[in-house]
Amino acid sequence: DKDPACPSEPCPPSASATQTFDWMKVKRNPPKTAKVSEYGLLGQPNTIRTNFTTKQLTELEKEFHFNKYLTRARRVEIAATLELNETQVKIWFQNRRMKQKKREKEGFAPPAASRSAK
Amino acid sequence: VMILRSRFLDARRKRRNFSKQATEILNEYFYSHLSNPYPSEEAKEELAKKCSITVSQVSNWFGNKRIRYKKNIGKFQEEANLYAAKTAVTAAHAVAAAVQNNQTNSP
DNA sequence: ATACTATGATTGATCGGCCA
DNA sequence: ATGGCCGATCAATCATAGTA
Repeated sequence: DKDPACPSEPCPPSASATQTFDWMKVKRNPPKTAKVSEYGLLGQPNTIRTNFTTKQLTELEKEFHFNKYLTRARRVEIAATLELNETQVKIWFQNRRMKQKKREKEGFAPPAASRSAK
Repeated sequence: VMILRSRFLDARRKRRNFSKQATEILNEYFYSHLSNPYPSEEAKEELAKKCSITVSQVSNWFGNKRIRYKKNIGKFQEEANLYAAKTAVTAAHAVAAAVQNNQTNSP
C-alpha cells in the first residue's frame, strides 16, 4: 500500500470532498465483435455483449472437455459451425479455463454461516 | 428469449447476503482505500478470512462495489462519509503519533 | 401479497503484461 | 513484430434477498 496521503489537506469547512479518482473514470472500449463488413451504413451492427445460445454453449462446453486448448484449425471449425468469430471462440476458451481453475481452487461449498439479520 | 433464460437455470444462484460485520469490514477497506480500491491477492485473502467468505467473493464484492460506486457517486456519498469518519479515528492516531515523533516541523 | 431496491454471482469482452 | 494466454477487471444482466 502507498501513502501519497495528504501533503496538504485543503479541505476547508465544506466536508470530506471525496474527489473523483482515476479508477472512477475508467471506461472500457465497446466490444468490437466485428462483422461490420455487411453493413457499411449503421455504425453498430453489434457493439454489445453477445448472448450465446444454449446450443452454442453446449457445443463449446463439449469441445472444452475434449480439449482445454484450441488449435487454429479447431477454432476455425468451431467458429464456423457455431457462427461465431474465431475471437469469440478463443475468448470463450480463455474464460472457460479461468473458470475451471477458479473452481478447482475453491470448488466446494463454503460453510459460510452468517445471517445479516439486519 | 425464453431460450436464453435456460442458461440461468443454475441453482447455484442461491445468494446469501454477507453478514453485517463482513460488509462492515469490506466497506472499511473500500473507503479507506478509495483512491485505489484494488486489494492485492494477499489483502483479499486476509479480508476473506476476516469476513468468513471466499477470495472470489471478496473479488466479486469489490468489483460490484467499484462499478456501482462510480456509476452513482452521489448515492454513496453518505456511506462514504460514514466510513471516512470511522477510519479517520484510526488515521488520527497514526497522525498524532507521527506528529509527536517529529513535531520539529515549522514554516 | 406487491412493487421496488440492494446485492451477490455470472460472463462476454477489454486491458496490460509476459512469453514463445 | 505477432498472437495466444493469463490474471484482473469491466460492464451489463440475472435472480434473489431485503425493504417499504
